[in-house]
Amino acid sequence: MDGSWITKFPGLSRLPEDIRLQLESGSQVVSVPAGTEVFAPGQSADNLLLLLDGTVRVHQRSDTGREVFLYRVNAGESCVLTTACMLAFEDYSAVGTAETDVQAVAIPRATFDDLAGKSTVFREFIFKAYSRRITDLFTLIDDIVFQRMDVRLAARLLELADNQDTVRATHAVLGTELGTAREVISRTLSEFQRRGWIEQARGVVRITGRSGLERLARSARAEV
Amino acid sequence: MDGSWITKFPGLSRLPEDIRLQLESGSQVVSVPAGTEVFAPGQSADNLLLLLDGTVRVHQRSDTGREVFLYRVNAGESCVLTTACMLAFEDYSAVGTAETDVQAVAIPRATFDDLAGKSTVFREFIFKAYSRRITDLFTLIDDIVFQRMDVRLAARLLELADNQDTVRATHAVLGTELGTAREVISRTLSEFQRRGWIEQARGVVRITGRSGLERLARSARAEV
DNA sequence: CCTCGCTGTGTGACCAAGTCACCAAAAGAT
DNA sequence: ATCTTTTGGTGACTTGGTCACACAGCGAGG
Repeated sequence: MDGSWITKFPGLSRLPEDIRLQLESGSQVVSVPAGTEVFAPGQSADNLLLLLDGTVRVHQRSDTGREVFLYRVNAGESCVLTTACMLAFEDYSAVGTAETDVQAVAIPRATFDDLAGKSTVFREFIFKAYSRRITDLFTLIDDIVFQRMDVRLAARLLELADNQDTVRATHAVLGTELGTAREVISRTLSEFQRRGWIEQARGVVRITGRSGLERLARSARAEV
Repeated sequence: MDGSWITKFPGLSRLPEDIRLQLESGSQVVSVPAGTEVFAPGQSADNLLLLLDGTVRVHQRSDTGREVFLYRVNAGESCVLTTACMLAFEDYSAVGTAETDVQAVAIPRATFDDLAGKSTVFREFIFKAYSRRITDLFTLIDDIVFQRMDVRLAARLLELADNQDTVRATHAVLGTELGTAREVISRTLSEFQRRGWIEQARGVVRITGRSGLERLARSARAEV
């Protein structure tokens, strides 16, 4: 961690020198192995996490035992949920799971509150993180309510594809990502395969016809 | 506005005297007639609104022209969305419409930011409002994905009923409240009527068998 | 009073998607 | 090599959303 992790967060670059120092000394870089639950209902989070590396999957466990994927926190973003727990003492039903090995900055409650009082820039950073998440949730709701599954799946495949156009995920995983049943994923993928857009193997989807998927994924917006 | 509107907000009761005075003098009570759009995409909101009286319906206009109901802001709550717009300069796609005549306290940006810096209590109040909304959205998503329409409609009817067990809303309105089509509402209501739980008239639903609706509405949670 | 037109409601046909109950194939485990 | 677990495939069925259209209540104007 040469120099400062702060450079990874554009929103914090404008912090005055003294605040920046206080933030650095009052926080700690932590590593978390893949699969760990970073936060969960019942745990009062005492740290605000800013992700340096890796991804955290935020999902909600339903009463019925099933799960909805809510959003994904990437490097350079923060787990606002944790913030909310920290400041509001409210119980969230959301769970955060490290999808990969994760490096993050942990800002303890005291430091957080102190900085939130002192620095407008810091406050703005936090509020922006909040609004970002809220907007994400809005578009998620919009998608769930109005978007066809095939369109959503196409879009998600494109998002999840690595640089070799490969998605490593089982049908079941894709199902919970989109809040639908595995069977629906299986059928839709079969259809994609029939159209020559993808090839399938156990746990793997290879995109062979990117343009087709892209056209489908865009079709929703185009209708406007 | 005798005494102070601040008493309407429990979260603000612990404000120190000087901050409280500054909040009162630096803000303004405004009235808005029913039907006004309190905020909408594109309008940069310069005021944080705290509702004293009336309700504001927050919904999202989709690309496709349709609408999803997101949540309702009641007296004693705040339009956090506006806050987010204020602080994050992000464009929300959400719209807030006054459902009734509304009285609200408008806190201008400058006052807001000043107070957020000075007072921990005020900050906590704001963050709590945020988390409240986020949790609401979570349960909304959960409902949309996992809950049956009849259960959701039963619950909503009970919520919307006035003290004479009457809901004044057309099927179309109930449809957008629940993010579904009018036809689905019509069919479900027919079924409720058949079971003797409600009576219908143009634009009105009268609840005649509360217990039945309640049992249905609770059935979801009971399954756990 | 009648008619026009608007808004709200009812309905049937159809399609998309979620559920259930299985089965079969692939990968791991012993 | 066999057993077990995980993953994917399929058909039948239900729920919910879409479309097209019919019709009823009600106010405005002639």
